[in-house]
Amino acid sequence: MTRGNILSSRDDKNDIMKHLIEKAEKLGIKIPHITAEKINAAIKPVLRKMEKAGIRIDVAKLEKLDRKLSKKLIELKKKIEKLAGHSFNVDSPTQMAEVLFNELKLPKADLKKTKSGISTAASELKKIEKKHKIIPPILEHRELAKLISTYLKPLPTLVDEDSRLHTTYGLETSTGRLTSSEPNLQNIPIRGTYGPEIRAAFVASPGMKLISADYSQIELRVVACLAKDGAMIKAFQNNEDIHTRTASEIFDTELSKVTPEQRRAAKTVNFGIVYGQTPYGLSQGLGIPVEKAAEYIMHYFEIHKGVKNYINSMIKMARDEGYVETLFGTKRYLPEIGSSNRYLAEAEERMAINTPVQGTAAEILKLAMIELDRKLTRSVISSGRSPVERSHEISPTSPEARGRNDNPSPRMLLTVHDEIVVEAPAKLANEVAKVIKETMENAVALCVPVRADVGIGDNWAAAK
DNA sequence: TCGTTCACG
DNA sequence: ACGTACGTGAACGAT
Repeated sequence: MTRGNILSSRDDKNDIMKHLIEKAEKLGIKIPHITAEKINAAIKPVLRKMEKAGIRIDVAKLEKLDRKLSKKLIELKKKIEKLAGHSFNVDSPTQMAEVLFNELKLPKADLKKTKSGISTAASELKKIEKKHKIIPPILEHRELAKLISTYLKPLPTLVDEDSRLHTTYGLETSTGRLTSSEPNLQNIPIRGTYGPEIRAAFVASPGMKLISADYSQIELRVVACLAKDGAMIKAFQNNEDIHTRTASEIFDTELSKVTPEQRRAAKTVNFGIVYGQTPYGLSQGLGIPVEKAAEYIMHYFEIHKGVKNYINSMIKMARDEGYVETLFGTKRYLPEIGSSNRYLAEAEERMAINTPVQGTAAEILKLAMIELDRKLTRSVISSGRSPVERSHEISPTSPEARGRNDNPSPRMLLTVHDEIVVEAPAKLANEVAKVIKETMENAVALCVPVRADVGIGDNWAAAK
């Protein structure tokens, strides 16, 4: 699958390790001596265990919410069809566009086009929200239809005899992130009116708690180090709120005088940077003129010369070498970056900027998971007895022991890009939470502190 | 099977 | 003049 066995000899791998260590040292980062390849090999058994464990679902709760939202959905459909003057398939973008732009003659000039016509995406419909009473119910219908068809209806049918839901994790992504499928448990709603209600249906087993731990701004911390950006490094070392700091920079305001509105805008700028966002994209995101957006970005790069330099050097690297790589050596080839097709070339430029950041963050999370699994499996925090003591009885993780709820040990259940969810006996929850936090924060010694926030609760919503 | 839309980080 | 922020997976309609 890779290269011939003869070429990928052990010496060759040592060379890779040497190269990675040297690169990390130049960035002021001390990495564990391990390559991406080995990280992926080591995470596999951990993922298989998590899949097998599954997470308990409060099926009745989902079904109750389904009944409530399905009823609302019917009313919304009626309302939309009444305003349209006839019944039609509200779920069909084609028919929706016909109703809105041909029958009701709503203005379509400012809206994005798709291959098949005018876009009816929520972000586009919001632009004409004030033009007709039909838009708000359409937006609400969209939201509810999504929740019902993707989560509320399917999930209850997928639980096992213990009401547990088992996903499958995959490793084959272009940046090194994990995927989750059948069902995807990495896109369970959290925002909106009903997001928290759906998350609250992911519950701890009796006598147990869920512990959720997520990295705080891991991607921006990675940027600070990969870019060796002095201003960003200082902000993180001083434990400042990075978005407030950016706001004070781009709006030229004292830290204490940054408004919530300014902080929100700065947050968009910070994330946009990691994606290679253009002034146009930022203007869309913030609802401001392109000129203003360009000004913010320019001002940002005046202060963050390291980030500017990082962007340029990743694009150069991809052009010269044909690929970019993460801290632990996951490569992504970008063959079209020199293409005369500007669309393709610019898309790969953004990948060159984003991949090392997103991929390095993913590797850090995987390292933390591997280490945490080791600690949860072998350490005395499993019910406070030594592994030797426990080895003389039924394994605490065996189905027999779990069935009787006998000395269950803490175990990882889920992971969502910068988050780990663990289930632990209620009595051990505080102790386990500390171990998780400590493991995540020390998985790698970046040039800035790494922080993780931990919460404990009876369900996934309450654990955040 | 593809395109559109939208849920998450 | 053009299109415009990265990475995923799932549901639905159109073909």
